[in-house]
Amino acid sequence: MIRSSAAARDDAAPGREGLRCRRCCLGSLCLPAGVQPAEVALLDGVVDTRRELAEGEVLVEEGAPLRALWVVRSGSLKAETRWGGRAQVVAFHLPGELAGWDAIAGGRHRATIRALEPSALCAVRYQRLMGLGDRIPRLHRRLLAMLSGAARCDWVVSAVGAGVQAEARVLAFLLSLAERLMAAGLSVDEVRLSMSRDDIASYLGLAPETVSRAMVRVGRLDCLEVRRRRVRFHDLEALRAALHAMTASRF
Amino acid sequence: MIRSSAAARDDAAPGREGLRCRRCCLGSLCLPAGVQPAEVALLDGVVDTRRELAEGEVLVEEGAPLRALWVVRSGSLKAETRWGGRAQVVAFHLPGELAGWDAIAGGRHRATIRALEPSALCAVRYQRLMGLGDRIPRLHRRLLAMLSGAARCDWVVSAVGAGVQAEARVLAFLLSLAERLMAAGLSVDEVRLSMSRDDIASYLGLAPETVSRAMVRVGRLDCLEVRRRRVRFHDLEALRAALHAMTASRF
DNA sequence: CGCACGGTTGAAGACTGTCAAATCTAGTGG
DNA sequence: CCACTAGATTTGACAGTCTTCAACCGTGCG
Repeated sequence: MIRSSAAARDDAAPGREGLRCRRCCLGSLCLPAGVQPAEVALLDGVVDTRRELAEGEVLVEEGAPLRALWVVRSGSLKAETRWGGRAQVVAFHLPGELAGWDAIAGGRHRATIRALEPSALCAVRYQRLMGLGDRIPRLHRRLLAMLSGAARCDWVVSAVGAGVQAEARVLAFLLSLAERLMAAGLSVDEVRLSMSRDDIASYLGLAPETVSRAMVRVGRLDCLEVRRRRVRFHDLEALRAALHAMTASRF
Repeated sequence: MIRSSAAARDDAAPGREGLRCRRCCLGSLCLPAGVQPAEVALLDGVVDTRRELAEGEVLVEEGAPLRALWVVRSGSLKAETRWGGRAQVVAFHLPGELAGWDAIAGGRHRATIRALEPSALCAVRYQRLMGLGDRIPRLHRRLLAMLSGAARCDWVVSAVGAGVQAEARVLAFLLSLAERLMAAGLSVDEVRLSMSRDDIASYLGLAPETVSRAMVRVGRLDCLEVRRRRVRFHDLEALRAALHAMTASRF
């Protein structure tokens, strides 16, 4: 997602014998949060920290049975479902976020998850995680919280969907992106979007050309700079205000 | 939601001393699913089955601290967030569905939940539920599944958002509604929409007039009948096919 | 029976989608 | 190291859909 900040994540990269949860810098964002240190060690038993994907590589196919959940350690993913003949992007997964949770309800994945760039993730074996959770209730609680958070972030986009201009949707998307990156402890000074205009368009329900135009117009704001896939966030608060003003005007 | 079918749910109505989980017909859809019968009795201790709302009554205000989750026993609710000055509907809650889960992540509700019609629900005290879940791990698991399912159903609408006509979105909305009602064991022969055109418009990101027009056009299909707030689903399979054809044509 | 609200219908204008072509970038190979 | 190529992004023009603003119904309620 971010070049410069990728370096800042290096301590999360797997060592030659795999990364241990307790030493992972994602700790407070991930499953271990709120779990006793002694218990975190047990997590290592259910987590495979060495899963890496190349750009475009498929993590899991739609319809596949639920075997694992994943936490993005670095990089980014997209989840898409097939509707008719066309693929529809339903979610992006950024560092620190949970992927694959849509399968918990029905036992099968409802979307194909694919890497948008070279990515590293932790695979959490579902059955074992549940088993461990039965013994460490806080783990279940933590998973619930992560799920709630992941699902809620989908509302952010839809919350700006009401007949509002494409510009507002794109702005909301960028803002959400920035906030999620910051939540992961990453810098947003110089962001390189890992998703194509097509992906964004699909996700937002717009035509790629419209996204492109909106990006250009939005980039004219003082608090934001957009040049192709490079985005610089200068002032998030001003950005929020701009979005707020955009949607509020429609009364 | 449905007049005729409301009667079918009557056994779920609270008796004079409150309904017990083990005798509730929602059982297999609700928290007790997969939980041992003996343990279900414990659920009664954390559930207040007598919560009833009048039409328009607010269940919980945006920003309120998380104290309980709710399961819709009968009736229906809408969840809306304020964006600028305008309210934006982010979800509808139908019988058998979980409401309020958006607060699990941050400890505060992210949407105001309001009854669309006279409704009955079960309030599940969150702290106590967690405590009980710690002793009955399957309860936590069940909650995870419900959460996953609830969140995923939001994808259904967004999955048809990509530049597709308003007609397709409305159709997807109606279909999703029908499927969820059937999942709750309700009949969809004669449905009375509890939400206004404005609510639907807000939810789908369209203008109310556009929703109205789309409803009329969609009602011309053989498999569906729409007259104001009354909807008759004649053939769900044909409906699915119609939607499929509508979205697939746009390739 | 009349009122009030929600829903439907109509017309005009704005915005977005579509198709097509020009540009730019990044990656490749010389 | 530089030129080149393939793919992605941007730009332009036009048609179509959606939004907006109004007016009109029709139902449900007082």
